[in-house]
This record gives sequence, C-alpha cells and structure tokens, in this order.
Amino acid sequence: MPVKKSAPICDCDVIHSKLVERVRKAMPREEDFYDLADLYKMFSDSTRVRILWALSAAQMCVCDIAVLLNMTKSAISHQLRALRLANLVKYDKKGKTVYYSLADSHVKDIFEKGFEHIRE
Amino acid sequence: MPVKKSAPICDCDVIHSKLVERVRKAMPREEDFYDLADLYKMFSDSTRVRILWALSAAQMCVCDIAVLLNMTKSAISHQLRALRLANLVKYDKKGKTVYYSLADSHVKDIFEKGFEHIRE
DNA sequence: ATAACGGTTGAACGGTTGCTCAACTGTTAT
DNA sequence: ATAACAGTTGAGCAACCGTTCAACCGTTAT
Repeated sequence: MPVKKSAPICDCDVIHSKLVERVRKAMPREEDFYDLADLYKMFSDSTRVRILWALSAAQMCVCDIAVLLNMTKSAISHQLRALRLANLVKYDKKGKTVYYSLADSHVKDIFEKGFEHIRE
Repeated sequence: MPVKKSAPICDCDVIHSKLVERVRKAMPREEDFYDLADLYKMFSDSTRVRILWALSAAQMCVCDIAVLLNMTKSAISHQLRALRLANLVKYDKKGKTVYYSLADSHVKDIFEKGFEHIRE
C-alpha cells in the first residue's frame, strides 16, 4: 500500500557512511517491514486489542463480544473481518451463530510481550 | 484519547451471559488496553518499524537514518519524536548531531515475536 | 559576525481508518 | 410462508495520521 521511491530524496549528507552501509546490508527486505507493520496494525487499535484479549480468554460469538465491549454487532463484525484477513482469528459457524477464536498461540505471546513492556 | 460510552449501545441480546460475565471479570482495566494499543501503534507504520530495526542494529544520528531509508530529515525527526514520547528510543546529543538508540531491550523482543509470526 | 549544517517544529495536505447506518444473507422458529 | 435473529456488507462521514514545506534553533567552522 505504500510508495517505493527510486530517486534519492534525502536532504542531507551521510555522516557515518560506513556504518550506514553495514546496516543497510543486514536490513531485511522492504516487504518484510510492511508485513510486520501490518501485523502490529491489528494490535494498534483498542477495540481490536480488546477483542483479541477476549478471544484469548474464551471462544465467543459476535453478540457476546458486542455485549462485552458495549458496541454494535456491526462495529465488531468489521473489526473481526480485519482480524480474519490478518489470520489472527478463525471462526466456526454453528447454525445462526458464528464462534470466533484465536488462530494460533503467537497472538497470546505478542500480548504478553506488550503488557510486559507497559509495566516496565 | 478515545471515547467512553456509558449507556449500552449494543444492538443485540447476550447469548452466553455466564461466559460473558466470567470474561468481563477477568478483563484488564480499559486504560491498559489503550496503553497496549498505543505501544503497538508505534510498530504499525513501516517507517517507524524500519527506524526501530535500524536502531536495533546500531546507534545512529538523524541524517544516517534519513540516508538509510531515503527519506527527509524532517520526516525521520517527526517519527523519532513519536518514538521518543512512547519511550521506545533515547537520544544523546553530541555537538550538532543527535545520536538515537533503543530505550530498552523489550523492543528487540517485540520485533522477534512479530517476525516469528510472519514466518509461520 | 556570519555562514553552514544537524536537527526540530507547526501548519497544511491527502490518504487512511473506525464507526454508523441501512440494507442485506442465511438460518431457525412459528 | 413468514417473522425473528445472528451476522455481514458497503457507503459515508469524521477523526486521525504520515509526509511535505518552510521557518526556525543551536552548534561549529570561517
């Protein structure tokens, strides 16, 4: 979704050119950074974080989450869609109701790392 | 920075009320979720992620980062300000140049967890 | 003194994003 | 058949966010 510039647009001289070259060589691909940012984007909104936390506590349907967070089904459904597309949650349809749960254990790990940092 | 609603605006009935009550009781404070989201917001932009990665590789000045990422000093400085306010980076002024580095080791941990998830 | 340079700042813009609203699908109950 | 309900979807709007631009501050060199 972002732009890739080819012409150098930096408005200053390199100060430590050797250092910069060394770091540049070790740098992951541009794409990996976008993927990483996209992953953390899912954790960067308090509604999504609360949904993910709730699902880490129990499998829940859309109405349950809506009641828990005091929000509309629609708002929750929109966010669940984003989480689904990011492969962070999976769902299981049983009749009218759709049960959501975390896709894998990495999500819980990411939570813990975050809370760990907050309570430094 | 968000809004706190008091009147129930949920537009549906609870389906699993016992479950919801159990989860609600175990839920962290609202504020913690905002703090967590704010933390991950710093990782949710590819420019900031690349800056953080660069600083995890070496202490660098603003011009170094600008050259490395092929962006203007101004853009980098704005992002560094955000990272500073979030206590993710610290700086050390030596004459004209300002050297930035990671504030603590948690940042590297968060990186690794993220990359781990991407290469599932 | 003054020019040059590293870095910061605030306003302005364009793009993104989260929620609302209303309409809709699909399943169950009557 | 039809009503009721769980959930989804798309358009629209307001708030937010990242970059640019121009002006600025502090330090160093001339």
